[in-house]
Amino acid sequence: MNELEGLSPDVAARLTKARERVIDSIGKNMDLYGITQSVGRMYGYMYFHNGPVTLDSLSASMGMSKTSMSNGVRTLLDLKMIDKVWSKGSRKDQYEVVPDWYANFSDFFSIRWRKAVEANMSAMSRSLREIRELMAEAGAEDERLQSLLKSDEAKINEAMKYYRWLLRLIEALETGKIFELVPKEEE
Amino acid sequence: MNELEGLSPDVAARLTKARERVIDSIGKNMDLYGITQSVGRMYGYMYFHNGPVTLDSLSASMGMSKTSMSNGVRTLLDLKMIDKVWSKGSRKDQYEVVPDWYANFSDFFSIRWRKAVEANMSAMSRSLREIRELMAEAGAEDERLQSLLKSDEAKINEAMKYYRWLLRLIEALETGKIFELVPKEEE
DNA sequence: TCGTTTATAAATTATTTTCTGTACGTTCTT
DNA sequence: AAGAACGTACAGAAAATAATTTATAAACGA
Repeated sequence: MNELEGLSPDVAARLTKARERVIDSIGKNMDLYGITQSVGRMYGYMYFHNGPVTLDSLSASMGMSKTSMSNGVRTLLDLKMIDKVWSKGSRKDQYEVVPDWYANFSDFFSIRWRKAVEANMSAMSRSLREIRELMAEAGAEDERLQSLLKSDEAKINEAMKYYRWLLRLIEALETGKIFELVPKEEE
Repeated sequence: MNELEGLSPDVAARLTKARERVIDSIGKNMDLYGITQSVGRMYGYMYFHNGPVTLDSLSASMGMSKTSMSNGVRTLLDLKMIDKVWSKGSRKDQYEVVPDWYANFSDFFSIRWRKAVEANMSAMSRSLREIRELMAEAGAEDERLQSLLKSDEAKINEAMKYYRWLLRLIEALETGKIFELVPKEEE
């Protein structure tokens, strides 16, 4: 809060309160990104801080241990929501937010969804193959088994179709094609 | 597993294994929907089960308490991933999956995202108003304060722009307009 | 090279979430 | 009306997750 130094106490308090409200809300809703509330608040704090922050300054303003800050910073780095920046003269690592929320959004969901889709498609492909083997081995005379297999096959095919759609959606996010359908605002 | 009754043990085992692989994968990846792995497995089981299931049958096949099944069923109902169906002759409640995964997807993310966006926009609007009050009160002579307020204002405006974009994306999901950009496969 | 400062790893503690067993209210059957 | 079957609320046990403290490693300056 160094930058509020020297303001009238009333003004400083009111600005802090205004910021705090937003930081709090961001913190609460960051669970969309699978992030803990305290890491979310940390991000909110960094968002409003002008210029990069250090682990120590984070620790001080969050009232939490430096180790926790170290962990939190790592998760935000992994999500590409913040960057480590180099700053002359300081031995401490410095961090600041990546302000492109559109990219944050796309990156996060692309990665998560893709991971899930790929895992499920892989399992389903494997099982589909086995089910078809069973169909071939069984022969047409075993009607009950054949219809059972047929129904499983159909379910998997249906799911695969959906996953292929989701992959296309992910691609639209990754390539930015999504902005053709849902454009950003004009400047 | 009643429906596998009467099959050769070898065939039954192989089919079970094929299903189990998929159920397992679904269960593991259901955390995208904020769902516990065991509830995810429950869903997977229901997905492959032909016809509706009861709490008792779920309990038996999952090897978990009936209370857990009751809770799990409720969360899946809330997410509209399963429906309670009526079935003549049985006093037990019966459930089956809603097979429209596109709708599941849209519903879930629309609701989640909308909730977060609305909360954050509301907090930001309030704070933006207060910041503008401060700007007006301060007068132009206090340059340092004005530039501080200006920078906060800009950050909030930037965020709001992003949220309006996200709202439009949510709308595209809700109305199905998303399928214009990313169409489902032809039949 | 040695002492300092910074960042992270490992172990511990605290908190939250998930699961189970019991108990209770409701609905159906007789 | 009594008894049985069913679903769920509740409280506590078990498991998983988050945060802290302590200890170690890496980077830097003298």
